[in-house]
Amino acid sequence: MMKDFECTQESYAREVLREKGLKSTTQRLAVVHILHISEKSLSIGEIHGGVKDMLGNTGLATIYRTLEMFEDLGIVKRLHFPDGGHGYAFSQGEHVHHMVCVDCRGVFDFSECPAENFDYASVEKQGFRVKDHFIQLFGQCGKCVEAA
Amino acid sequence: MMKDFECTQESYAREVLREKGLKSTTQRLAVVHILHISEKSLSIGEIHGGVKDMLGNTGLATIYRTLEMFEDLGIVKRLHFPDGGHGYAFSQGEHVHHMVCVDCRGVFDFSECPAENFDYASVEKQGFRVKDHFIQLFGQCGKCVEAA
DNA sequence: GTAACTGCAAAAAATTTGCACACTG
DNA sequence: CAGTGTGCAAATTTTTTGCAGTTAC
Repeated sequence: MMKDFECTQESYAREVLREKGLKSTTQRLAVVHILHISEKSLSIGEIHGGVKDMLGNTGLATIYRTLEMFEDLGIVKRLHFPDGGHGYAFSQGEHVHHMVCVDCRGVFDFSECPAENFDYASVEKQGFRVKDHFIQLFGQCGKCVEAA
Repeated sequence: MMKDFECTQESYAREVLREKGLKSTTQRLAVVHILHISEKSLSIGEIHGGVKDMLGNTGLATIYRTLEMFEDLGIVKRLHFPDGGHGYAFSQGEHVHHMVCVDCRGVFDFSECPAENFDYASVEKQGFRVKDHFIQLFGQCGKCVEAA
């Protein structure tokens, strides 16, 4: 039984999965759904909890396997927090970076990439060939600024 | 017995520790030394191994405690790899970002910050107050490009 | 149908903690 | 010497794995 949670994010995920010959299982779509309705990045445990609320028993291992796969597929992005923890956020493949609120772990996208106009020539002079970059802004979101 | 490994990095660490009223123990200085002489970022296990080679028995817990503290003090930086792992590199407090070779995990600094000229106005319009950022470039270093 | 997935429970890896002893300042 | 820091071993947490049974396509 494969539920359909209807929404852009979910059809996007279905699409990516189909293209790769992977199955759109209930569990996988539920993970997308949980991340999609969340304003903030979620830990593995939170995702697991959310999926269990939706589907009943679900193995934690499935969540791990799903997230790893989604990260490879560009469906989710893993975020790192200053305290060493990490979380996941839905990320529709496009080149998007994230601002993370260090108080509530809320996630906000920004599409202008600070590295876009960066002159890689200086670093490539050392022979280094840049292939990708990871950028994440930290700060406080509007709500948390007010609450402080 | 507190050994002295003489070098800029080590005296820098001593200095930071003294300022905070923390002790410059042999183990802490050894961690600095190991990271300093390494061309690449090191995992906790590698650092532990290196320190044990220098000093004999050393508890893994000490390494964890030291690295956490060093990260707070800005003496080391934790780096994240695409495969989900992470490592540590010496980082002398200044605003420096790192390029990481995905093959050998080598670390190269670059001081020009791509975010320097970034217009935060656009994101701050949403009420977000940017406090810090994490930037890391991925790619291949000269050696690994040749080896490929 | 059948290959890809899942749940479960167990195993392995990573990190933290408590406490008696040791070392720095 | 006083209090910070360490080693050790145990506890906890996090992540991975194997496999019999399901499910999407």
